Amino acid sequence: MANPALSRETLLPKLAAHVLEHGLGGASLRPLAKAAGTSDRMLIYHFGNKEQLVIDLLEYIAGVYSTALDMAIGPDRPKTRQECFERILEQGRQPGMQNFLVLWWEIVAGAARGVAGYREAADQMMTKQLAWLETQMPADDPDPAGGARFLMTLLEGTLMLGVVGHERTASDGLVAGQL
Amino acid sequence: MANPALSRETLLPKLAAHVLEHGLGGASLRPLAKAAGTSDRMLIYHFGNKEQLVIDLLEYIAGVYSTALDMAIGPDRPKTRQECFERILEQGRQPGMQNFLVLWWEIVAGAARGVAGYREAADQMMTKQLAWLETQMPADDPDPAGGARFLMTLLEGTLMLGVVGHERTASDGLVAGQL
DNA sequence: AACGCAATGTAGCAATTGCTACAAGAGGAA
DNA sequence: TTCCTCTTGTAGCAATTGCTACATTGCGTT
Repeated sequence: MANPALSRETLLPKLAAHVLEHGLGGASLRPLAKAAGTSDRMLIYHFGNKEQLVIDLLEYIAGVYSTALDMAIGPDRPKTRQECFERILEQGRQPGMQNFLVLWWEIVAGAARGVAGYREAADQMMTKQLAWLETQMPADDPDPAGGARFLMTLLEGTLMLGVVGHERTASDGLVAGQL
Repeated sequence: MANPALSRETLLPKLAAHVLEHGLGGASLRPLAKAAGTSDRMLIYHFGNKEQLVIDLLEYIAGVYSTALDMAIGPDRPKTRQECFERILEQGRQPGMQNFLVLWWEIVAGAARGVAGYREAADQMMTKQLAWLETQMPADDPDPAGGARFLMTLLEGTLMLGVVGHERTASDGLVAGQL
């Protein structure tokens, strides 16, 4: 091969970076190609068509998210469910996490509308996050599996409310719900 | 005026219907115009530009949602928070509600990305839903305001998990959380 | 009747979209 | 060498995008 430096595998990280920065729905071939240092012509060549490119890209991003979680195992366990919950929220506020969260809602929207690949990627990310959360539950939790699911539900609701400017609604609710 | 049958006010319901069916992000002027029985030329004439059209449309949709909630006051109050929660979930499963939910995630995604008008509309809808939920809390609830916020958070998390195929995660979590 | 203005149709434009046809270089296989 | 396949560049095409210029209609005012 002439230039193996530009295969799918080398392209995907750069494409992902561009998508994290500028969004997934509005991404078109030429800007994507420019960000990856190639041409639209080559993107089609490597991925077949744009739909497949998006599918592969989502799968790749889900994989990145997965390995990121693998490396994010905290050294110490939280004492309570509440502390666990707050730690994860705090983690979501990290600067590197913001782009990811914004993209996340785009993935959810695509999944809701049934766009190819979106639901699979979202499912994979949620499954992974759930498994990760189970490992992060308090050591003496009576029901880590169920508790993790409960926290997940609260967590996603809290994130959504935060996005639309209702972080207070969520935090006030948590107090009233005696999490 | 020559034809007052096609003003902003008469246009908006038809535009909203089209957007509920086909989505908001991918909506372009000509299909929108066709659905509303007019031309792209006239949409620009009435709304100035597309961005303003979307802003007005979101505001209108938020208003529709608001009045829909006003008319959805159940005759009897639920006995428990859990029953209240399940009723609302059930309501979200109504066929007419599905299109709305799909659009909702698009609005959330737009709000997260900072697109003009999205956050305002989402904020308005959440505020309204919260107020409505307060009126639907059990009559003997010790803290209706806080409880409503707690239920809202759980509700939105449950909806999101449902969208990505994790409805079981949410329902199992609710059991473990002794809602 | 003359005028003015709101409302609308017709054409079109420059940019962007995903994608393709064609050709060419480059490296390995025969 | 000759061929063949992988990879890439150059041009371009038909469709769609938001938007505009220009002309016309029709109604109310004067």
